[in-house]
Amino acid sequence: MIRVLLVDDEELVRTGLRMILDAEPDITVAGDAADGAAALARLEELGPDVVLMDIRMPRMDGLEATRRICADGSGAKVIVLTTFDLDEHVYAALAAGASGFLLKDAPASQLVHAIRVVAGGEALLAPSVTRRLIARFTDQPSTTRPKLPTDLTPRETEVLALLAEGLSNTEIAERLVVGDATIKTHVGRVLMKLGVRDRVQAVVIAYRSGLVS
Amino acid sequence: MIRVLLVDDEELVRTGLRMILDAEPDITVAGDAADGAAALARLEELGPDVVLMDIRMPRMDGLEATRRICADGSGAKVIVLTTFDLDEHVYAALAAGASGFLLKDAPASQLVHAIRVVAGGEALLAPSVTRRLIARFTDQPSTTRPKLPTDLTPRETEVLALLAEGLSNTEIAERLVVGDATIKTHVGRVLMKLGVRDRVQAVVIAYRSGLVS
DNA sequence: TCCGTGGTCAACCGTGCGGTGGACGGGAAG
DNA sequence: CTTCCCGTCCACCGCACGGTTGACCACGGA
Repeated sequence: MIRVLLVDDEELVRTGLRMILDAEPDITVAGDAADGAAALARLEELGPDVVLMDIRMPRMDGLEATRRICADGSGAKVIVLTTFDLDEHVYAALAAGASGFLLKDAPASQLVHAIRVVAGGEALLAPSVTRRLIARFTDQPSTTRPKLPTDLTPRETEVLALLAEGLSNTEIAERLVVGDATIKTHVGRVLMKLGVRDRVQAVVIAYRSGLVS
Repeated sequence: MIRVLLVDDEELVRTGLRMILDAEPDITVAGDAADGAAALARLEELGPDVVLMDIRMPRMDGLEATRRICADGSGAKVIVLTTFDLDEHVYAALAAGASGFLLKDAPASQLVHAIRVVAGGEALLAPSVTRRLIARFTDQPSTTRPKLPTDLTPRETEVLALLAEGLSNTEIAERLVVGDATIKTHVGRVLMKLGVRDRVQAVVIAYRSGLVS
């Protein structure tokens, strides 16, 4: 039996959710709360497996409440429910520790499925949210990337990586067991190939391109 | 009507998927292929909306095929199907441009649901994959961070940010409309407070701490 | 009121860095 | 075999950078 805590400031929403969930044989609504502070207060008492959390609420909003619930050791999982899937809400919710993110216009079947999945320790996001998360995941390497030129030789790439560790020419020379004149040559070629003025700008490119992180 | 292309080296799997999908009224299997190269060859001819792609295949594997399909302008969406949800597979598939990632033991209902979602331009991952993606998304800002000391004054932080853009002292001075002696002072204090030797190492900390990205 | 802090500026000096131009050897491609 | 690329190394020069010391002013709290 999956115990659920409903958190939403609108009475009507709580009632609707309760009707949907109580119709399921393996789900029971353990209780509800009208804001984040009340949710935290009822958490220990009720010991729910899953918390359905609205974001916009008076007193303490859903994000702060989510943060606290995930921080304490209760093990309760949080699904954030919201009307609009604004970017900042999504990222903030995930950063706060939410295991799920659904829109309020999601079909009931999706909601109960999400509750079962989350109770099982996995995570589930609304499809549009998933798309955005993937975009962010793959964009970081693609859009941000100033496309580090591949005509860097292996040795030059190696030197660039050490450059990006903050090492001086002599330190790099010691690390690679060569003379420091050699490193000066490599660094010079790296700067030329990257089209930058000094080692600082080379390091910037190294980080932005994902060569190091 | 959603047109699907099946790509899997095992005849039995293709047949099974075809039976599942043809039973749906709004989905039709446009064709199939036994490896990545064959899939690419049939892509233009068939013009599918969604490609169901296995990873392990002879000749050209599913990841490389996914990369190429997503790179050309056909607009076909790719769902990667695999038996094991190894980390490297997941990230590689998403990086290659896949819109979905499902395990082969997923129920048929989840598969057809995923096809409809992906055909609609959204994305859908297996729950366990979603959990991992979120973990990676939220871990990166927490573990990597060397905690940039907060005793930097606002102005010093501003200078550090410009340092991390690769600007020289004089350029920063022009940008902030102050003398370059001032910037030298600020830079010096930043180096001291960060406990580093030169501006390069300061930039490294700026990136690793997330002050810039 | 006084003092601490943050921001601004100055002069000096040593040095690591970047630019230029060259040299040598080895391996791969032609 | 010759050519080209890569990695290694050298010398010279100019300069931006980093370290040091000291100074002034505005603001806000003790």
